[in-house]
Amino acid sequence: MQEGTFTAPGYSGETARPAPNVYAADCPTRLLLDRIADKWSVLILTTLGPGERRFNGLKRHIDGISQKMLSQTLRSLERDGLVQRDVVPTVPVSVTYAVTPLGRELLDALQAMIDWAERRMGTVASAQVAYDRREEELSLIA
Amino acid sequence: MQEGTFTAPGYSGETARPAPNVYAADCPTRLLLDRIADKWSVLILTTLGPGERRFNGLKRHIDGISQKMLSQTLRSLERDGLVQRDVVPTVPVSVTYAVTPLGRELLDALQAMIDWAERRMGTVASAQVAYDRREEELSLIA
DNA sequence: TCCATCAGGTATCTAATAGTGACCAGATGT
DNA sequence: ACATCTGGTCACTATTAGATACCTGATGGA
Repeated sequence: MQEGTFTAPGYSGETARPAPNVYAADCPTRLLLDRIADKWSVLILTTLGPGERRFNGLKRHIDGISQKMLSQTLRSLERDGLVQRDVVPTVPVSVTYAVTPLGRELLDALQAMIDWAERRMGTVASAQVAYDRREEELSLIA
Repeated sequence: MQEGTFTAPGYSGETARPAPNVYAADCPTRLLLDRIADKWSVLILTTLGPGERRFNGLKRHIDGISQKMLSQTLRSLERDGLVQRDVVPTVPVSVTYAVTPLGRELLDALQAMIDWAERRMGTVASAQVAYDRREEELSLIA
């Protein structure tokens, strides 16, 4: 990191790294996946799709999520500008979460994937069964 | 996608087990997410989109993936019927991977999400910066 | 008054998962 | 004879997810 030393792009002494491409770590798709490719983000977004909800409402609706993961994931969705958090000074205080316009856009973009899941997860499940049966046969031979 | 029975915070019938709903663990979307919501599955699928590739070709293309995760994720995609593995008896043996018709369908369904990422990840990045700045201000007050 | 309960979380600890580096087989080039 | 290519696996560590306990602060009941 030497300041003031202009390093021309043509410098060829130290190019052990493969040339970066669109699948390098700074590819937009990759950055998105790093954010939302966990099992909770999409579920939270879709739960908030029909309308705002409160913390414990989300927790009750998304079966199996822990408070920690809900809190953590909501914070990260809020940071990404996909979800808005509002503190309503009732007593006890209530906190509502809602998708932002940006989050709504993403939700729309995810819809095709969700539809595919509803149509095809049965096929995937069958493929798994078939694969496991083949595996078992092979292990019996060996 | 509006099955969100908005039971207002009724403090009455709160029995021990909440009634199961579409966000329960056997919801198709949830099952899909359990499979492909990791950072590598989608990258492998999109890399295979244009045409089949060999193991080390995939590894070189997807910057930062480890052999273990590539092997493991390919196996799981194959099990799901999304990717086909073919062993070609050259020497040394080469193994090619290609998307199946089912995988192609999923890839098409994911396209809207990928397009959104390319359009909007800049916005998301800005939102993050703004959020972090607000957080820092709050921490200075406290 | 004391206890329990609600909301919306954090703190801590452990279990599961991802990543790292070494190693393997079989054939080939040098 | 030895390093190198292919496509992996195995053992070990670092990171992450999940379970559990607890917190604040008001409210309502015995």
